[in-house]
Amino acid sequence: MFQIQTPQTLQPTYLPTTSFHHYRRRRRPTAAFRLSPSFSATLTLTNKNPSIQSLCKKGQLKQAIHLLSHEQNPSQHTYELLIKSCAHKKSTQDAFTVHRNLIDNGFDQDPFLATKLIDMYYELDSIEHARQVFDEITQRTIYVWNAIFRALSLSGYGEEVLNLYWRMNRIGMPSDRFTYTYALKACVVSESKLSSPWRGKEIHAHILRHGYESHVHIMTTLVDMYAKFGCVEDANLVFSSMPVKNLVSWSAMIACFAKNGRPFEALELFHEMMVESGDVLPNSVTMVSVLQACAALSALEQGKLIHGYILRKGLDSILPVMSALVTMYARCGALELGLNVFNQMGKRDVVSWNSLISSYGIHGLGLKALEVFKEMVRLGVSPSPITFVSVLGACSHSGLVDEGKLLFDSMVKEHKIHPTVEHYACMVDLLGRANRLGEAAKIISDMRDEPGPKVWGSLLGSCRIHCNVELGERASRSLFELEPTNAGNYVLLADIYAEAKMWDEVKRVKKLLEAKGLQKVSGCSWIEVKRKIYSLSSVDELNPQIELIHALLVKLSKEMMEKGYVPETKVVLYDLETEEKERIVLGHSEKLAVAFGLINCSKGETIRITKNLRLCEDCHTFTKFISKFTNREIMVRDINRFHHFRDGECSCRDYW
DNA sequence: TTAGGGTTAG
Repeated sequence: MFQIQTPQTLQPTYLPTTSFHHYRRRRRPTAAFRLSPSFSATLTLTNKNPSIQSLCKKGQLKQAIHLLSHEQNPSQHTYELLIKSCAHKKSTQDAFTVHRNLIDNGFDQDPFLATKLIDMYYELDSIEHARQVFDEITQRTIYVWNAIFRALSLSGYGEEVLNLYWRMNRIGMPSDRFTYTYALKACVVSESKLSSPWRGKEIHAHILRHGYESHVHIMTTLVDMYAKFGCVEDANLVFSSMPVKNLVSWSAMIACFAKNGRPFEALELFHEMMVESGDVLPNSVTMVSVLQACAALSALEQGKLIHGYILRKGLDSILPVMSALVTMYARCGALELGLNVFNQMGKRDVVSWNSLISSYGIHGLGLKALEVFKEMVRLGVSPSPITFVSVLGACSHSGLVDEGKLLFDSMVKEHKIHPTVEHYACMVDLLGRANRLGEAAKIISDMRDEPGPKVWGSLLGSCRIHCNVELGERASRSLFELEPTNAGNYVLLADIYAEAKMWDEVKRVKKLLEAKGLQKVSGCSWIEVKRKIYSLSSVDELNPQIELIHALLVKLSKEMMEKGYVPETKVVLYDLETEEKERIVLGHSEKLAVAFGLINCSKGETIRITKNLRLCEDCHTFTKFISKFTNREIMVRDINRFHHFRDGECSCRDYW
C-alpha cells in the first residue's frame, strides 16, 4: 500500500495508515470526448497550462503547486515538469502533494509518469516510495523497469535489482541496452562482499546471446564490472574484443589495471591509447588512473611528465586530478612537491585534505598530519570516514597512541561518524604496534560488528612485530577461516613461530600452506633510473648487472660488519646455519635495489626504492648502515609507509 | 524518458 508521509512522519513510528488509494478516483473521461470540437481546442490550450509550466521552469515550485490545486485538468507534461522540480528542489513534501494530485486526476497508471516518479523518489532518497510506485503500476514498460533498476542499483540494492531482473526475464519482458548496464552495475553493488562475478558472467552471456557484443556502453560496463571484481583477464578479453572503443572504454581498462595492482600495464595501455587510438584524447578521468599507476610504481619522473601534460591541457582545475597529483608525489617520495600542488589549489574538498593527511602519514609525520586535520576542521570542512582512516593511520605510523584514541572518540562523539571495520583496524594497528596488544584485543572483543579480515590482520601484524604467539594464533585462526587463500597470513604466523624458535610449528604452517597450494609472495623491489623502472628480486636474476650487484653487497657487508653491523637472521624461516642465513638475507630484493641504486644513480641523488612487502628488520638495519657508510640518502617505500635513511638513522625511528 | 570510466585509506 502506498502511504502518505508528512515530514514529521518520516520516522517509522509515525507512519499514518492513510493510503493513496483513499484519494484515488476513477480516471475521468477526458473533456475532449465530452465536449464539442471547438471547446476541446480551447481546453487543450488550457491543459498545457503555461503558467504552471513556466513557474516550474523558473524554479518557483511552491507557486506552481498552488496553481495546481486550482487546475481542472493538468496534463501529463505539467506533471512531468512538477515532478522534475520536486526532485531538483529536493522537496519531499511537495513531491507527496504532486503525487497525490496526480493520483486524484487519474494518472496513477501512467507508465511515463511512473518512470518520472521513480526517478524523483530516488533523487529524494525515498527509495521505499520508488518501490511502491513500481509495485502499484500494472503496465510496466521497459522504461519503468529500467527506472526501478537504476534507482535500486544506485541506492545500493544490487541484490534486489538482480532478483527483479530474473523476474523480468521469467515473464518474458525483453531487456534493452539500458537494462543490461543497470544489471551489470547491480552485480558489483550486490556482490562486492563476495567478490565473485558469476552473476555478472550470466548477464554477460545474455548480452552476447542478444547481439550486443559491439555495443560500446554495455561492453564498457562489462569491462568495469570485471575490473571491480579484480578479474583483470576477463576485463581485458572484453576490452580487446571491442570493435569500437572510445575514451571511456580506454579509461575503464586503464583504471582496471591501475586499481588491480598492474600499474605497468596501466601505463602501457595509456601510451597505446595515445599512439594507436586515433583521435581519442585523455581527459581528467583518464589522468587520475594514470597518476594512480605512477604512484603505485613510484615513477616520479613519469609522474612529472604527466603533471606537465595536465597543465598543458588545462586539467589542473579539476579537484580529483589535483588530489591524485598530491598523492602521486607523496607516494613517489616527493612530499614537498605534493605539498606545492596542495598549496596551489584554488579550491579544496575533503578528498584534497585527505590526500595531504595521508601523505604526511605515510612519511611518518604524524604531528603534521594532525595539524592538517585540525586546520581542515577549523576551516569548516567536515571530515569524512576516510579522513579518520588517514589520520588514525598517521598516528599509528608515528606511535601517537593517545592522540589516536582521542581522535577515535571525537569521530564518534563530535563528528557523529559511525566507526567501520576500517576504523577498528586502524585502532587495533595503533595499539598493537605500540605493544598494547591487550588493549587491541579488547577493542576487537568489544566490537558490535563482525571484526573481519582487516581487523584480525592488523592484530596478527602487531603480534608479528612483538612476537606474541598466543594472540597471533588466535588472530590467525580467525583469518584462516575468513580468507583461507591469503598466503600472507600463514607467513606471518610462521614468522611468529620462527622468532620464538618453534621450528616444528613453522614446519606445520608451511605444510598447511603447501597443502592449500598457496605460495608466499616473493619479495620484489624496484627503482626508477632515468625514467625507466628496474625491478629486482632474489628469485630471478635477470638484471644484467646482477654479478656486480652481488659483489658490491658482499664487499659492503664485510666492511660494515667491521663497523658493527650484525646481520639479523631471525627473518629467515628455515632452521639453517647462521652463515647460510646471512647469505639469504644479503640477497633480499631491497638490498639488491640499494646496490643497483649505488651503481646507477648519480652522486648526491637520493636513491628511491619501492618494495612490495614490509621491510624486514635486517634490510632496515643494513640500509641505515649503508646510508652512513656511503653518505647517501636512501628512501624506501614499503607496503605501509616510507623510510628515509640518512646518516645511519631512519625517519621511522625503528618504529614501523 | 534512461547509459559507460575517476579523486582520498587499507
